[in-house]
Amino acid sequence: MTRSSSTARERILTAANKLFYAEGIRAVSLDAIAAKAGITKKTVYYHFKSKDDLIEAYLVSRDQPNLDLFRSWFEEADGGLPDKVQAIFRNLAAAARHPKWKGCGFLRTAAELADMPGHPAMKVGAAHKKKFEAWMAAEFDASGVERFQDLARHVVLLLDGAFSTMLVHRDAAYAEAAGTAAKTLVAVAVGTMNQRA
Amino acid sequence: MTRSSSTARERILTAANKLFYAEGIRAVSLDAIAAKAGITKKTVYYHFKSKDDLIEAYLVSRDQPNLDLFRSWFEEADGGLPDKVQAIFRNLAAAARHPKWKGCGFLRTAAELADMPGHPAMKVGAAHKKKFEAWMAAEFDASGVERFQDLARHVVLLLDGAFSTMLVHRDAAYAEAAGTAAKTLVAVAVGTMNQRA
DNA sequence: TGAAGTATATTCACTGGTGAGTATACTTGT
DNA sequence: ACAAGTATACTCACCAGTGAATATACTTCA
Repeated sequence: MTRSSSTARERILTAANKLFYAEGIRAVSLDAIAAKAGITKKTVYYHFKSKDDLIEAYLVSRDQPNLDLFRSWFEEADGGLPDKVQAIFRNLAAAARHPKWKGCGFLRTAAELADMPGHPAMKVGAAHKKKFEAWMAAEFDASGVERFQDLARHVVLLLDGAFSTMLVHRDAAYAEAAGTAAKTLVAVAVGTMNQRA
Repeated sequence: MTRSSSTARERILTAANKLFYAEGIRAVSLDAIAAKAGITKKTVYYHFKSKDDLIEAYLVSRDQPNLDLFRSWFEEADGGLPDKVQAIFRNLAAAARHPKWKGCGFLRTAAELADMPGHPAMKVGAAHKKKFEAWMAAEFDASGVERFQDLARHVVLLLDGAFSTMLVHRDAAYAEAAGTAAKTLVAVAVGTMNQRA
């Protein structure tokens, strides 16, 4: 594996990331990706066996970075558990205000490939979302929340709801609202309910 | 407007509905829609000025029926406000168990057209979601809920979260979980909180 | 050490097929 | 006869994927 080989692969993946995220999976051709990467389409086919394969690699490449981002938002927040959960949504709202923000790449890919439930990219997307849910559950468990799994799922639902509604309305206020709902649910679960939510 | 004309238009719309919903917007060609409708593509172009126009008409045709369905799920449910809200989610979970279920057509279209925020279909989708939210808010207001608009938004977030997560995981349990979260939030807002959620 | 062989990486030019959209002509009811 | 509606047959652009050839670098053994 020479250095120039891995560089080309990375350039393809970088181009695929930008284009797939910005314009959608089926809207982007491998010609466009090759052009953006500054190579030929045949080279793309040398490194990836098909477009489907590249779609999968695109999501794989986003898995850990996305998870790390959520984790950092949570960990760097001040306050108790409800506040730290709310911080995830506040940061998401901020991210969504950037003009290039186009929702969650995993969710959008799932929406496009809804007719191919067995597609490898769908499995990567599902696994990614499960990891987020498992991480949330672990945090709640560590904080002694009784029904930590139920609570984690509720947070996940609000988060993906925020992604979806913000894509439809282009309004970050939905993520803020999801944050207050999540905060309320966490507070109820923790047993420190107060109506300030 | 002769009868045969409106019949052809309806057949096109029916075909577009099925194909766009089943396979996605960009994945379906007007050739495929014309074939399914049993007419030629030129006839499609006689009734709709472009594919974008047909996409818009597709969503317009789903607007009222979808709203009516949610409304009926809510109205036909027994129990108090929290239970009636939960009933929406229970019914959604049931619908999602059908093999041909592919999520929310509005959300999936928004995901596909995320790079075209000004697309007419996006406006139809946004208006549809706003109508749902407004209806929920009106119901909560009528029941004397104090922060009825916040609560409606929270329910919307959970509903769209349920749509999204079920598309990713193909698991109706997410809608059930969203239902219990919604029930909890409604119960908190109504002030009749009990921890059985 | 250096020539011959092999694996890796890349290009150009192409194919078979499909996409949105159209020019033109036919049909049918009034 | 004429206007609305439909069909045939087409254009031009694009798309996923490929064939053949080439360049580069890494062995291997005389």
